[in-house]
Amino acid sequence: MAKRTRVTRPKAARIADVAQLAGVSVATVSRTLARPEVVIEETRLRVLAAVRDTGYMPNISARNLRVRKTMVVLVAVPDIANPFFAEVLQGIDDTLSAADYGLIIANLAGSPGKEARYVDLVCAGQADGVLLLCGHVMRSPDRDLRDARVPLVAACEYIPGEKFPQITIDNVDTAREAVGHLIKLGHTNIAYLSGPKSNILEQQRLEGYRQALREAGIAADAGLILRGDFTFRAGVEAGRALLALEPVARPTALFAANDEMAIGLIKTVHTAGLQIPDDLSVVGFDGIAYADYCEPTLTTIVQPRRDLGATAAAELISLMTNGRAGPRKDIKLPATLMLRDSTRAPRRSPS
Amino acid sequence: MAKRTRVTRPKAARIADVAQLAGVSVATVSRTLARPEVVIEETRLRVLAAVRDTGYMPNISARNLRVRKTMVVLVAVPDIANPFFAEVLQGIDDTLSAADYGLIIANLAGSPGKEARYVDLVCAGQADGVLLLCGHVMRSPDRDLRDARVPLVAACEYIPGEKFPQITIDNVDTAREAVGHLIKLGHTNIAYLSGPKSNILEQQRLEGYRQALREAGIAADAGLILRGDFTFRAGVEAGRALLALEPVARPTALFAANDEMAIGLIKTVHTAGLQIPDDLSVVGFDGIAYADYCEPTLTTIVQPRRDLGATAAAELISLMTNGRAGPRKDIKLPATLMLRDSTRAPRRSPS
DNA sequence: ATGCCGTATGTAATCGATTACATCGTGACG
DNA sequence: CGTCACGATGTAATCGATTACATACGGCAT
Repeated sequence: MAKRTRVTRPKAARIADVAQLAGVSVATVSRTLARPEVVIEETRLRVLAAVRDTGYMPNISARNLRVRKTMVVLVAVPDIANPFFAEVLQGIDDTLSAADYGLIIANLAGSPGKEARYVDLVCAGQADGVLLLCGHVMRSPDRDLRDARVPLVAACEYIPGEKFPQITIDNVDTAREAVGHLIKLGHTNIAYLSGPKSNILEQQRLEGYRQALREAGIAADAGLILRGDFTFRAGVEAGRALLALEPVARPTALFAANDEMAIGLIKTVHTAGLQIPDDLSVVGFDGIAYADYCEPTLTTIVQPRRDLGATAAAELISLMTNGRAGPRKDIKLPATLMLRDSTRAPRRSPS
Repeated sequence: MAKRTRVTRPKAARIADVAQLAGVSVATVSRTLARPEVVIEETRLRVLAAVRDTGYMPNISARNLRVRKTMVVLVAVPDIANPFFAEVLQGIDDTLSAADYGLIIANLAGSPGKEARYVDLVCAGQADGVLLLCGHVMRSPDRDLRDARVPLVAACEYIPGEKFPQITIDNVDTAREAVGHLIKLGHTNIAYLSGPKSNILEQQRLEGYRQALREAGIAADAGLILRGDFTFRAGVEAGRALLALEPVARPTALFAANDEMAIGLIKTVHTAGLQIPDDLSVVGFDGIAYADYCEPTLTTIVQPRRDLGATAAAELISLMTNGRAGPRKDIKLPATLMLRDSTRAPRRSPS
């Protein structure tokens, strides 16, 4: 005599179950949930009660199939463990979830096969748009993100020759400012610790370094360019290289293409007895949280990380909703030089 | 005279398009892709050619709807910007993608409304399983993750009173080992820098601290317990508190409930002139990369971060495929004490 | 009284794939 | 020679929601 329909319910409730319980059609249930104002109060209350009683949740796959949208965007990140990207992601996440979009994070670090899987995912209609933080348009063996017919937006790393919007900072200009700061302090013997040659950010920051020297009438010295790859370890190696030089031959200042290398370098030369900033001034790039934690604190270019993410996300949302959006495609955000304890005028007078 | 069917194709190809082009039925196309061995070679080649020509990719929403699976798992992370979790995520990602599962990262940091949205997502059938790194079972206003009828697995933070598998380290035991190391060095005046009171990890590490003291016959002194909250800033505050004490009243060693606080504290007291480890030995907990970058390098408990993630992911996969899995539910992974430069025997003889 | 309009709701087509079941040959075996 | 089995493929039901269109009803104007 038990009410068997209620007692045994192994599976999740469907819209038809709600409709039956409320004594209305499925269309009415759907409308009640999507546009409550079009059903009269009495029905609405009956439906909502039935929704509560059944614990109904619309099946998202079914909805996506029908409306041909997913309300999801994919974000391609070179390495999620990199604190810089973690903060950009925060900005993206905030903006996207405020607009009721979900977020799939494609962490490209690790096995290279991942990239292809994510491309296929998007091509299979599992995302309405893609945010590229990774400096290139992703591809799978026989497909390309552009085949996916969804809007793309790039941020952080500029991708030359593409027609979608790109949200970046002006790396050339900002690097020039960083090196200009060292020059204003009186340094003329300024080294550069580079990123990987093929990386666009590296190329731009190097260009900024060169421009600053040129403007100050300082001759570029290829021997002052140390090769790195953006990792802490590369900073350590570069530090060792500096220590191996005769003290008089050492530069009095160094501009690192990112903070992690700067910190690795500082740590190494500091342990070996060099004083920072007295013996060597160091400027970094990025403004990661650790730049303010280390000893001494690091003078660096602070990128507007959250803002980069938020702006890129906003741009993508506008593309996804308006089809084609406004006229301006490339947006440059301001980055600022943050003066801290790792820079000072050179101790020995130059030359 | 142009072949209009090929020239104008604004939308993505559907399985019916492939079938038509190959001159077979949709069933055959589906079978060719899912179980190639059941169709004869000739048809298979025709179908595969048609797939290539059309650029066909199966629509995943449609498939998910039909097979009632998504091949996606949701991972709830307290804060993605925390490097500890970033590495756990790597382990999860590797294991999951090797098994062809996708991954949605639910970053709980930021607006509290997010948690609810993710719960609804799972209840709406958008994930086949959930990995909880966040120390609690997530809820939305009128739902709970347990209502979602998908397997759950917890990792990193133990959730008491739950029946799903939990992959953690033995925090009590490991904290005891860390403090035991200080005791073996000869310290008797050992402070503890805590996490937030309500956090389970904090409670367990505090318990380990107490056990170590008790076993060594050292009386616990409530004045030696400094309140923190796992942030760098809390470490700085605690450092200031130590500096405010009379030098003779200061502890000779300190155990911090995590690395970030330990590093904040070291930085503060070091800048004020205290020598680490000579004036104060410090042990941290977690083993984040920065523990090896800072000055001095930090003696700490290294958690098997990747392994925690990989093991939890493997357990979840087994639950998702076998329904109920093996008998063992709670797995403890070994964490190891990494000796570095922040600990040493006390300078002044104890007592 | 008739016809028309607007409002609330119901009916059924639709999204695109998977798959149970039906069909059609073909070869083997009694 | 008939039937049976099996292998390859086709037909159509199905997953669960959204929504265009149909219907029914009440009120209002003529």
